[in-house]
Amino acid sequence: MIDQMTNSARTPLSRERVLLGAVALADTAGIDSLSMRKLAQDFDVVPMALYKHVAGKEDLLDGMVDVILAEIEPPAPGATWKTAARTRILSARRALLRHPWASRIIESRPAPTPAVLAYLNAMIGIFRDGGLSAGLTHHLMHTLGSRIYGFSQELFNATATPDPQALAAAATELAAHFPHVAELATTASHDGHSVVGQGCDDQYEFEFALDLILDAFERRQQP
Amino acid sequence: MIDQMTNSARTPLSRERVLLGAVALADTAGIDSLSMRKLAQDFDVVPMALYKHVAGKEDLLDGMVDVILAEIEPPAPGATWKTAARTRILSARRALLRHPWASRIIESRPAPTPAVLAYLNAMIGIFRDGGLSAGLTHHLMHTLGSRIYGFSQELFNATATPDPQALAAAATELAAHFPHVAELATTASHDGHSVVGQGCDDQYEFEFALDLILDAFERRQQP
DNA sequence: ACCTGAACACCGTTCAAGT
DNA sequence: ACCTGAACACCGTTCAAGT
Repeated sequence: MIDQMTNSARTPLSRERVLLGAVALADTAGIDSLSMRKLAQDFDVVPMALYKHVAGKEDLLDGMVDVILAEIEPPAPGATWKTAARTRILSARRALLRHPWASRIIESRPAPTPAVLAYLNAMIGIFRDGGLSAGLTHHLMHTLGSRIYGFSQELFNATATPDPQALAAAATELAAHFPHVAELATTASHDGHSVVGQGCDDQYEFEFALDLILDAFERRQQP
Repeated sequence: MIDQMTNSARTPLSRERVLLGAVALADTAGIDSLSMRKLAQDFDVVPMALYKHVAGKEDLLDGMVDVILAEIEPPAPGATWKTAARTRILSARRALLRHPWASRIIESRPAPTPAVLAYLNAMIGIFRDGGLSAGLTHHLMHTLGSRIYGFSQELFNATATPDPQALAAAATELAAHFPHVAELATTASHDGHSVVGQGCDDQYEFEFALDLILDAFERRQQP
């Protein structure tokens, strides 16, 4: 606490420090707790001081997305387009899992930043250099959707329900009214756990869908 | 205007009227303009009056999602699982296109409402009744992702840029720094228009990906 | 019992006043 | 030239006071 205060008093603010501070605040306190005012408080400055380094809240969010993108490892050289893309997308996924709020922010941005364009450009380049036509690459990008950024739409967002009794009650309720949902929730576990909403190995499912898509396009590449 | 006033003064508020009013407000003024205070103003009541019919803002948003789901046509009986799912998903897409804000709200909900569960249950039911195993159905649901609700993650959100001069400048800029992105933007048009960010027929792309996924699972069904 | 105004605890951002 | 406090125009929601 005191370290933070002296530290922030010593080194002057910069865009990078502001952005990293915002990412850290979102990581620890949650994205809903991220406000210009609270962020300023973290740096022991008045809210207006942030506007020297960041145009506003929107610019701050854009910058935070860029921080996340920077965590994605560059594509491995010398690999086939398929493994190059797969490796990079799984690296993006690891970055995203470190910052659970990031997918929501990426989705909400109204316009791509240069860093986002550079990332997409590199991803498209992998496919084009691998010999896929521009048209097929376009289809592939659309089919991958948010998977390009390392996530896919969650059918229900993860709700932490650690109370086993409430969980059991919810399972009974589910089975009574939505039997198909209940069946899927219980049969789908890959790790033995079969509890509602958690009996599903998201990583496995992500890779399953990713490979299915990449395989399908590989097949279409050479008819 | 006066009609609205007398109308709202006559008929008492109800949950349904509040939800439909919220959907209408989001449709016309945009989702960012939707606030409890503005919605109350539309009904010529004090903000607190809404809390009689809606638990709060979160409950309001949940209710709005339910309104959208209710617009999706029920599955056609007697069809194969593939066409039944395809038809229903494309109906969901039409509902979503009527309310451009809806995909963002659907994504943001922390927990599924009973109506959401019922929708997913019906969708799963189509696959299970069609003979797909529970495991394969689970994979399919994950692969479809947000497509189940009629949308897919936009790589860049649609930004209206009607100024053709600025558009041309942006295209040159894009080509210089992000050649792969520029190529895709220009070659991908299916309707002749080849302008940055708009040269892409989203409906075509949606159906392409949807069919690719459904075809792949049909192939896996009978090995 | 029902409704409601004022108030609370927040926002992002502007802007003029201070140094 | 730089920084900053107060202020503006909003939020969602609480709560006690009025009818």
